[in-house]
Amino acid sequence: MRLKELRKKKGISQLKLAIDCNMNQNTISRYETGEREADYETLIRFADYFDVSVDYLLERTNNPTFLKN
Amino acid sequence: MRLKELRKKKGISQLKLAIDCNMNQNTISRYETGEREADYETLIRFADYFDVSVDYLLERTNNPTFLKN
DNA sequence: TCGATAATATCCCAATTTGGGATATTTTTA
DNA sequence: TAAAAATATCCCAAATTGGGATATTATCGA
Repeated sequence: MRLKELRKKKGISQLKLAIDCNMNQNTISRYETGEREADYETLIRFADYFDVSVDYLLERTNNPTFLKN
Repeated sequence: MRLKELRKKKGISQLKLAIDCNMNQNTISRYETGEREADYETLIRFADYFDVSVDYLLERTNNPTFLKN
């Protein structure tokens, strides 16, 4: 997940992101290190929060068929 | 997940999809009914298999910022 | 229409994964 | 360089997972 990159770009801490998205800081940390996967609801919440596509969030933008749908 | 719709359009059974994607038929059934969520690896495997974006798979195409990234 | 077969859904369960509180570690700042 | 902020890790109970087995439903040919 491109979570850390997006968060840094936005210039906020894990704690602020956690509060904004209604979850725990350590949970954010785990998503960023790839230790755990967020469920779909959370995934989409992040995409909305950073105003990016889920494909981008999942580092899938280089997929040749990305723009098909 | 738009799994059932994509599978139907392709004209294949849950069993064939399961075999092609190396998993169990009942697992497919659960994803289709929304009872359970596939992990990211599986999600992306489906997207590749059906040649669609993950956003589309997650029924997120109508999101206004979909094409931002 | 009915019986056979294919397709899909559900039950059960052990194993894995989850998130949160607490805390340790690392980084930043004054 | 001490204090504070930021991030990572430990522990654990609870939730979620996938698979085997099987039940239910749909489809089709005789």
